[in-house]
Amino acid sequence: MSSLNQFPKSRADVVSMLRDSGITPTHQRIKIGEVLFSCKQHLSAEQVLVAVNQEDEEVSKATVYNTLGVFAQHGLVREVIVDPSKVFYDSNLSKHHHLYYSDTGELEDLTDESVEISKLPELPNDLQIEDVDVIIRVHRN
Amino acid sequence: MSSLNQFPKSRADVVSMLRDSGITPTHQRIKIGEVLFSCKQHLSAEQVLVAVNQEDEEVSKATVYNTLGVFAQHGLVREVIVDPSKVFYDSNLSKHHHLYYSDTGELEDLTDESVEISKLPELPNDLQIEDVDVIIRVHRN
DNA sequence: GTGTCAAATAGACTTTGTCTAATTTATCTC
DNA sequence: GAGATAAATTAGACAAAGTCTATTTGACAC
Repeated sequence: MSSLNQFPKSRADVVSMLRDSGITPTHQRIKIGEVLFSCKQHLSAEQVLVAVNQEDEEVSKATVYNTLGVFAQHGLVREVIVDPSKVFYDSNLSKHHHLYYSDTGELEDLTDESVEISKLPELPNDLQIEDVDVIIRVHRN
Repeated sequence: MSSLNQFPKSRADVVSMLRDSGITPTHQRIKIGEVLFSCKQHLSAEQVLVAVNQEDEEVSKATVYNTLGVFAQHGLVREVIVDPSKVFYDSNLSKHHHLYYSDTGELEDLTDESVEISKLPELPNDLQIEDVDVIIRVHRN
């Protein structure tokens, strides 16, 4: 049984994920993967950078940005653009939507079942849909 | 008959809009309003800054950012957060959604009728919904 | 017109993210 | 395993969007 759909993922699972996606599993990418895939979460690049360098300085800023980009291109994380000041990287790959607290910048998942889109526009054939994002923006009273 | 729901708006209409919202109509705010409300469009702060200073340098960067924030707070424009590098200000106040071309950064409106959300989650009573954004992210083949 | 307080300003600053040129490392072949 | 090669990483300079501050300007009530 594969644990590739489980959280947290072991180091070996991260290596498998990367290989399966055709991504060379370097030390830095594995470390970043271990952080991201430890649980379903939303992390900014800055947060990943800090987490990855907790113990000892070992991954540069440029590599964190590059790696998050590579992971996103290969569908290992999803970029979530809700905060005007930074992008979040979401390790939850199941279909879902987002609840964003605009006063605090917190981001929460909404299950796919809690939102139902019953109609989408017809789009020209030359357009590829990448994502349909639903974001509920809220603030506390 | 008021032309407050029409585009483009006259200078006098912009002044009325501002007064109606309790916003002091200064030269700079009126100028910014004339640019924004000339038609239904999506402009970045940078684009507003350039447009407003076409003829003669008259509005500073700080004022453009402040003013767009004030307008957004009062519901005269809608902030659209789809592009990871900048926020768009949308002068189309009717209910609608967005189509975003992630390769070019273009943003298009989708009419409210073209998207139907048939179910939204129950949210705690202390949460105020500001907006429900639907963004279809596409790229050309 | 005068006084008061809000609004505008220049420009320094911050933060997020990108770029470049040089170095290191993963992997492939032998 | 050793050497070759292409890919990945790096430090640090850079860029762009947006914020902040201290000062000046201007709207408007009287």
